Amino acid sequence: MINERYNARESEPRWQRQWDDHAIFATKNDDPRPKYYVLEMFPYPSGRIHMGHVRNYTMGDVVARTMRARGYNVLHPMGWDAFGMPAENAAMANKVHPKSWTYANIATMKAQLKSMGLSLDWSREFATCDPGYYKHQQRMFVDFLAAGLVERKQSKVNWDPVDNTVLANEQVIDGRGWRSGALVEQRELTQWFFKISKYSDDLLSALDRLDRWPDKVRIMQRNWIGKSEGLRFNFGLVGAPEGFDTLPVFTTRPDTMYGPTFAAISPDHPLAKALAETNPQIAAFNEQCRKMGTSQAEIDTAEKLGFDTGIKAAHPADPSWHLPLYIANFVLMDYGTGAIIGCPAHDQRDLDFARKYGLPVIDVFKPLGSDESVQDTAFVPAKTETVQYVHWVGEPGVMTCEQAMARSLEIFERDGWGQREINFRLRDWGISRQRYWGCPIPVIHCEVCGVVPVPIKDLPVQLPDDIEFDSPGNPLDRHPTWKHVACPQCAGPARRETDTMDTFVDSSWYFSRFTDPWNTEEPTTRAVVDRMMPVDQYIGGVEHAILHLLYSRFFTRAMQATGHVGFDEPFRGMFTQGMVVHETYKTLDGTFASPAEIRILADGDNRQASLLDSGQPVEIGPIEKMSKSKRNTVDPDDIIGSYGADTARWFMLSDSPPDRDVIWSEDGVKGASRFVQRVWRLVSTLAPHLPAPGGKVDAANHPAAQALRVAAHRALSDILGGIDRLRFNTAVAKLYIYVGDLETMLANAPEGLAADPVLAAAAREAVDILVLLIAPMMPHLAEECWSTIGHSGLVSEARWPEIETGLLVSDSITLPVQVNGKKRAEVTVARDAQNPQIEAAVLALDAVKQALDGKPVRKIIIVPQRIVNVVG
RNA sequence: GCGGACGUGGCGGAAUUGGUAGACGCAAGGGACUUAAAAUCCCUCGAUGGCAACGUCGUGCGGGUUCGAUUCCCGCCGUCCGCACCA
Repeated sequence: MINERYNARESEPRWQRQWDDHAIFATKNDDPRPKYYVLEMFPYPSGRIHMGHVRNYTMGDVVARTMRARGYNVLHPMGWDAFGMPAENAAMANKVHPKSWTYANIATMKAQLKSMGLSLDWSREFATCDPGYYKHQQRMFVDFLAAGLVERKQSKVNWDPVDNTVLANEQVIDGRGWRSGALVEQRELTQWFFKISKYSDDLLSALDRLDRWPDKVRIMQRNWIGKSEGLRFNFGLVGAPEGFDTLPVFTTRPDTMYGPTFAAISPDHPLAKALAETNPQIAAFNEQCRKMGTSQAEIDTAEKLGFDTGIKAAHPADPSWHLPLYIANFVLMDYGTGAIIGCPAHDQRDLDFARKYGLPVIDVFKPLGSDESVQDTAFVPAKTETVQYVHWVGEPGVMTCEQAMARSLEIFERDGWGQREINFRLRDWGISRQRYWGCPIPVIHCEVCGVVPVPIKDLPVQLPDDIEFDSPGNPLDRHPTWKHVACPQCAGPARRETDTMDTFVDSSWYFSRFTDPWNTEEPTTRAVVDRMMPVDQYIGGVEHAILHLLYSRFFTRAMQATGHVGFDEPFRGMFTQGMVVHETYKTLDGTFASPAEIRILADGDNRQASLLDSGQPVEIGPIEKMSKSKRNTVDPDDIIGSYGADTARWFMLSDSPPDRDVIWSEDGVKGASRFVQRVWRLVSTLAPHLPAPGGKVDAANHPAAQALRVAAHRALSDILGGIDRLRFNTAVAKLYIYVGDLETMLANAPEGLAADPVLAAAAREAVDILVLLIAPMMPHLAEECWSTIGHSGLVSEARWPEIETGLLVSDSITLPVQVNGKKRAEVTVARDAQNPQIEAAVLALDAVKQALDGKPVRKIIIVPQRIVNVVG
């Protein structure tokens, strides 16, 4: 039979229709089988899907389809993280309404996702900007407020004084507003906060239970929460205004209490503010400090600035020891007490500050065996390193910093001028945003009653559609009528909160909502959410390793506290995938060219690029993350249109480990496409010669058939193992090997099967297994093959066979033999051979004798089933 | 600045987590089939010495632990990600 090439363009939509028609991916909440919840981070509807989405959703789909084939009731939903700034930017730039822009994008992207052949339950789809979704989010805000998990307090924002608007950190470029170019200032606003810090300890300790999370993510979260034990004490103040007799300070390094040469407070410290009222110089200095962005990186890298207040801080251990008190721009009001002791010898920031303002430096401890004093580099050893203490609370001595810190705490507590205190770096979560396209915060401000939550029966507080984007700022705030309402308590005149919620709130509970998105009354249905959650495997980018995951963990606890769910951890398994990167191309005039605009000619190892239309040469630049600005993106539609979804999916799984970046290349896609055809050729060649499905195989006395069965079950075991560990690239490699094995064993003589029923039965089993194994990765091709080899149902609904483990062990094994750690030979022994037998066999080898060169054997190390090392 | 990762042939990577370094794929070179091309198939492919058998070196750099280190420890160098209002 002459085989036609596999035509993905014709086949893929056909199978997608079949899946849709039979609704085979619609999950039933009352299915009695064990559940498995696979979720990929839902996309922001930016316009079109990109290759990062293709990679993310392919990985999730492989897991979903694999678990389905193993008999689980798989939940694999999809939705849209639909609120956010880009919609407002588009509204300003192109005069489109954020709502229509967003929903149009969703329609486009949904069609694109559908063309990928993902096994998604679309019946559960929602967008976070649907009032039917944010209604419940507002309800939970009200519940959290009642439960004491929400509060209002002052916090800082980036303020653009020209546009009169709040800027996001990413809108501040080199300290200036991105549109106006004005110097950005810090401004204090009263804002809403979720009290995530209430859960600091729990969020930290529960990380130990998340054993199916990457270690790096858990470490990052641990550091972010930043639990530290330290000393809290008071400086006595000399020369301070009334009411400021003492200054509370927290330090994590009590062992350096005898090394400070200054004290410093934040420009936002109450004392700094009080001083500013009477001292114009201090007011000006504080003002200058506020001309700085609010991001941590900026604060850390900015030049250290200080202002000597003239006030003296008296050391609690020796009140006659006076330190100058500064106001300093690098001291944060949010952490500890907003005041620090400056110990220049052992903190680089303090040292930079001391050098700049001519303050002394006192060495508290020195490296072992050294008498050198700190010069321009602070001495900051690991806390576990042993050093010699020369100037601290006790006698000079040799110990680790940890030991000295513990001892210092004891002494200071005993002497009664300080207490041990646990502090966390984690700050409360500020959720107020002065923007339109977000979930309205459901409270009403009444002059008489104060802050009143919107009654639950009045939810949702819906965004008005009639808004204007012709000037910067929050359109909700300047809407003529929307914010004016009657107070729910006294019915007097009142106004709505015009701030909306951080979009991280939207994405902090969508996974729970997916379990019953049809419930119009409540955010969740307890019986359902408690059974379908937690998410068994969550997959998304590393960039979300801290914030999104931490907020979701907090929000789930808050939902538990308010009775919306019965568990605290939302994600049992977590996986962070790498980015999709691509070469960049620079034209002669310095602009970037897109991959679609250029042609590459390869001459040996030399690659030359030129523009398609003009023939101008193009410089091939470094490989970078796909981005619009570098123009190195590849449109998934183009790839699916020319090669098919299966090829794109296969390529995304090949080669690179999923947690690392993958380089998109035209050659790589071609290789993937070749494999699609190779599988099709193999299966369609064999199809006419295979016996009917469902027969039994007994190949015990048939070496060729037995070899086939061994290959098939080994493939089943290896590939399943690869997918379970999410090592898709190795699973792909094993599939290449398996296809190669089948080609050698079967494809050369398919006619022979007719005369050999045992071999034919084994071949049927082996080909069935091949098709089942490729199905999670290339589902359309698999369906085409499955029907070609005579199955009536869909492979997407087929169960995987049990692995016959008996086929995986052989009677003899081959061990590498080393002499003094270098491989010199191999030896084949019975699987159950005892050590003396192995030693004898090894010492009899010529290569071993030669390598020993007459030296006596000192010992022989035998690692069972692994290796033999002869030490001479 | 702080925190987290990563670094192996021409390229992406594999190595059962301390046990044969380079599986599998891509690129390249040679050959078969073809009038030709495409497609497909076969062979070679870390460096170096040797006609060969085979030997030596080799996992970013420098040290260390071990019978044995890509894997563990210490110190460098380089690249990438996050830093609380991008999502």
